[in-house]
Amino acid sequence: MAHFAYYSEENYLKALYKLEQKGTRKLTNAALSKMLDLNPATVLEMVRKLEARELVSLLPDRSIQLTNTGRQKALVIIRKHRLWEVFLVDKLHYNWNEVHELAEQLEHIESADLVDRLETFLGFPAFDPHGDPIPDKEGHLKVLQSIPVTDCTPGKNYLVQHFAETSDAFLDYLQQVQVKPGIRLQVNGINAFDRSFNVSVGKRNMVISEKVAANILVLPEGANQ
Amino acid sequence: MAHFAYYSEENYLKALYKLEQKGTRKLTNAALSKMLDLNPATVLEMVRKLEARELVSLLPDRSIQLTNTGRQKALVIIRKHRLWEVFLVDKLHYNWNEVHELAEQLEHIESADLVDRLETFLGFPAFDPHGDPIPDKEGHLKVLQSIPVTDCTPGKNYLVQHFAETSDAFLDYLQQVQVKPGIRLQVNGINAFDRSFNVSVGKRNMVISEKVAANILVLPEGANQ
DNA sequence: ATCATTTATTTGGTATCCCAAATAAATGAT
DNA sequence: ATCATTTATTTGGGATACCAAATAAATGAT
Repeated sequence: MAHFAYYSEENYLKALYKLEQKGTRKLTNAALSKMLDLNPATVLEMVRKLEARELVSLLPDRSIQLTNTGRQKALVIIRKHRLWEVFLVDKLHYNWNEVHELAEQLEHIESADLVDRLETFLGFPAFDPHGDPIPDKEGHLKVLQSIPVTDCTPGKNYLVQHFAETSDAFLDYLQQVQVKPGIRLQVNGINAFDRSFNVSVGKRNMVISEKVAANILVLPEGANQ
Repeated sequence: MAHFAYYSEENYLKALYKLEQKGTRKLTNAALSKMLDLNPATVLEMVRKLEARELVSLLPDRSIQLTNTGRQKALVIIRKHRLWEVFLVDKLHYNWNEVHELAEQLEHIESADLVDRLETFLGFPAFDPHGDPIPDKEGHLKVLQSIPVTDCTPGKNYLVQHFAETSDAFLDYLQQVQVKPGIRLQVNGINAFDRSFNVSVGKRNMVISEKVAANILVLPEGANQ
């Protein structure tokens, strides 16, 4: 365990990914320096190291491009960051706006499976407290075609995929009514009065509030993946 | 937020504290080098920095001594380490022997209150999964005179201090029966047949198993702290 | 007290990651 | 196209934290 675990590398990759996502077509040294609040000389030096590690490519027009490996590494860090944020908010009751700095530190903890266990412990949240999606184990941010139960077509079969809300209260509720990822769900009807939903979950029929329905995300059964 | 948060300093202080606890009377450069598995030259250099920071004193006989500040800092780190270990074992279901390396990383997360929140979340465990006591918020490792309920004198009043076991199952049980730190407890009698305990907790009477009794640690009411 | 061994210290390096200031190259506005 | 501005790059440093090898000092065994 090298005393120094490329803490910086991870920050550079994350920043590059964020710039990429923001739609910046040409990732420049200047943009990266500004984002990381570092001297351009520092950034250039580091970017060259990243190139040697095959995490970025330096194109002929001197723009910086994440390689697939680099992008995947970035996504793994973002996964860690977001899962830790969920932990801080849901379990340690931080406010969603207080957790960023802490997650910045926690995301660098290196372990083969700590974050996977954390994910299980948290109930496989799909989104972090800011509503950003959490990449999966392999670092894929599949833009899942999951929809809230509120958008389901009555009579059609769905599979519960994940949950938009991950508070203790909601997770307790879900456990109580035995709703968890993978279970079959069908909307039978909506009560016009309070907009509550009559649903079949597994083999049981139950009524859930609109709020609950909005936070259960499902996938049409048979959808690819 | 300096990019580098004296990660090493904390390791040195912790190592010195451990040597101190082991009863080593003279903390030498050699002993510290061996414990940290670092070159003596490195250690000497670092120890001098620690002296400049007033965390250790270098005595005339060249032995190294933690200052009060240094010792307290060490205890704060040990507190963090042990609380994270409890988290990893109780919540993420690691085996007690798998958590050390991870806790070595997590203990360096710096935050004014993260670990205090973690402590609350974990139910104020008194010991880490290895059975070592967890220092309090101020870094005091008060050798508390708390005793298990199994050692209580029947009829005498006690206050629940903390718990030896911190598994989910046990904590769930405690919450169910509303036993938490600070509540008054009295042993009314012991059932000879199964060694279960008749106790008063707060205003209620209940029966707890010997196993539960052994894991509830109490302080005689009125004991000085 | 002497000699060998152990411990402490000095010296000259290394790696990571950062900076300021100078220079070179590219870009953009007229 | 020219000049000013913005970028990129080079150069020379700095801090932290580590090492190996040489030297000095202390310790211990006889």
